[in-house]
Amino acid sequence: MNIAEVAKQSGLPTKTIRYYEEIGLIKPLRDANGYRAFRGSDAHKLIFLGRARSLGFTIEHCRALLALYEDRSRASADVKALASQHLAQIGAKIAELRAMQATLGDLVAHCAGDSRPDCPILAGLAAPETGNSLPLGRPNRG
Amino acid sequence: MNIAEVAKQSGLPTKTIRYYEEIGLIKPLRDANGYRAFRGSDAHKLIFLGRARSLGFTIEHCRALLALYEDRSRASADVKALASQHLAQIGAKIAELRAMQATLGDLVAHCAGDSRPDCPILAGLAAPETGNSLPLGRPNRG
DNA sequence: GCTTGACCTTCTAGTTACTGGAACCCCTAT
DNA sequence: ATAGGGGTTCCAGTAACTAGAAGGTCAAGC
Repeated sequence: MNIAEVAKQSGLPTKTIRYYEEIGLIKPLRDANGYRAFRGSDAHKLIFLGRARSLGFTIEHCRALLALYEDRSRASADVKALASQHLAQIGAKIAELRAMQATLGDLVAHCAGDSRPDCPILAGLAAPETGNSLPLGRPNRG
Repeated sequence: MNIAEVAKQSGLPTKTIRYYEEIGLIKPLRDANGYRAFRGSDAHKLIFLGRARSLGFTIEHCRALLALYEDRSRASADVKALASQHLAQIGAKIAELRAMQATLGDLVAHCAGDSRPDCPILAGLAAPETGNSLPLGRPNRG
């Protein structure tokens, strides 16, 4: 099947599929005219990748998951370890976002939002309230 | 003051401070020897930026916030609109992560995690349970 | 005067996971 | 012959830094 068909089956854009080939996640065959020729197994892998990505796994984790998926002699412990690690990262990210949400929500709640210049949001950014201090410095981007 | 000093005061790495100058967020003076010469106002701005970034505002939003911060005739409504918009994005991101957490948590909970190959996690990625289907396709990255 | 070491400078390239666009080839139908 | 709707490659750009190389500056010590 051609790229448009496998894109439809997997729900992934053709650009993404070409990219996945470029980084070695899939290896479709080629027709004589140079067109990619996808087998059913390629479509399956792309669906798998799409789901793993939608759960937030990085490409490298997806690569590892795919390898485990194809390894009939895998130990489920290896899969679980990977997934648990990612689950922990999701939890950490949620906690981080909730902290932002709480702080920013407070600031927004106290802002009149009218035509006057006085603004607790800007004031909070310039110097956060005592006892409710924001961590100074680089935002966490893990 | 030199860059090391303002880095200490603001909690930002020197690399980040140079980057912020490059993109026009701050405009420190220069000494005769070419060294950046930061004023107190530069340090204040960097602290402001660090806090805004730690609340997850994008650089462009930070630029807008800084402009509002410096505009004595601003309307707090403008600030509030920006912050509310960002707050909504945080909420959406949390919801997205919680959905991932729920799905992946389920899969992990049902995986034995032993030396056997059978793995509900891989099975779920290959074909999610009926009635609990993952959205196919591109992960949300908004 | 010379060296050492801690500063500072600029510049280039790499990171993640794509996405957009240009330039061009292939195939079928009219 | 041409128009269209596929397909191909390659280059550049995104966000917000970060790492590293090559080199200038300054104060202290010998």
